[in-house]
Amino acid sequence: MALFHEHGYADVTVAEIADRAGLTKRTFFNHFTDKREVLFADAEAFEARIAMYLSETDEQLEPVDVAVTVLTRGGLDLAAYGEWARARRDLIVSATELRERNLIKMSSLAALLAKGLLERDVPGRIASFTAQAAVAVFSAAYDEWAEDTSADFSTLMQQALADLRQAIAAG
Amino acid sequence: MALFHEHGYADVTVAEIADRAGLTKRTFFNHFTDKREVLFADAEAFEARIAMYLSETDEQLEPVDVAVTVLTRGGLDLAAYGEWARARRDLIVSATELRERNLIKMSSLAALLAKGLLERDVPGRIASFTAQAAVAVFSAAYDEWAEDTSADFSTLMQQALADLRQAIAAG
DNA sequence: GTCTATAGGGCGATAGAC
DNA sequence: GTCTATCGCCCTATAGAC
Repeated sequence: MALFHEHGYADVTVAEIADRAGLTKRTFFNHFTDKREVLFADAEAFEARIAMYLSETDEQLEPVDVAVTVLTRGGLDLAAYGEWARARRDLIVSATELRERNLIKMSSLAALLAKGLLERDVPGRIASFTAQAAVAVFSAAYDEWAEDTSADFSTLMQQALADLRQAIAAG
Repeated sequence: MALFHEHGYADVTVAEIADRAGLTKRTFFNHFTDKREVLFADAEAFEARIAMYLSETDEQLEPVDVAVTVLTRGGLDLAAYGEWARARRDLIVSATELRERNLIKMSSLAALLAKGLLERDVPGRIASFTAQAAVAVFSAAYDEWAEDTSADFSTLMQQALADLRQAIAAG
């Protein structure tokens, strides 16, 4: 993060990152498939927590509410990292390669949620749309939180969901 | 497309593509910033057409209907390429790098739609959600069309929109 | 068109942990 | 003795500078 902040993502080589960590380039690629992946190292742990929240969430809830509740809890976890999470986000926005990688991580997150909803007998098509909508709400809320890290993430999620509903309400 | 189909995306080098086209590697990179971009060469023209449809669409329509109408027209254009469009889609799904690139193109498409809605005085947040929702509907419809290229794209769009609405309807 | 840097990976050697 | 992490060396392909 220090290197990227100082020189910009593109102008830092993998060799430099490895050096700073007291390791070699070869070892870097043992841990990360990609240069980009170093910024998404904890994505796996995040998804694991989401899967856990998914299994813990009330059986009776509507599909959207399940997805939104789960992502709200996940977002609160991230928000706990405070300034670090914010800095990481700014970095991702600054480089197209990283925004691209972030999008596929969000898509994988949506797939995970959709799978969870499927297991609750939500029809496939609905499960997929519900998950995607919840992830869009999550991203919007997270962006807002990044602008003002003192905001309550839970509130941002509910407002974003209300806005999404308004956006696609039938005329 | 022939090369990719035969050996798979990863096992075709830029030099081979250039060779097949009777050009050099250097020339390839004059036309495409990236190896992936060769499969999205017409994305710019597609966005230009979308922008045109956007300006042609009825002023009175609800924001969602504007976005969906515009993407329906765009989808019909793509569907006209028939088997080629289908083959391209299968290829994109087969390689993570390409799915990633496709996601950022969809995100750019959503940004374009959101901008068009903004100009119609739709509030920013709503414009963004509307655009993202319409693009999600488009992607779902396009996936379905790829499964059965004889289906009517317009109908698929309307069904997908109905499903999305059902997915996030308030309990 | 040429020349060069960097990403990324294959393979095998080595060193420490249990 | 096995398991795991690091490393060294070498190579190819992408991408960009001049």
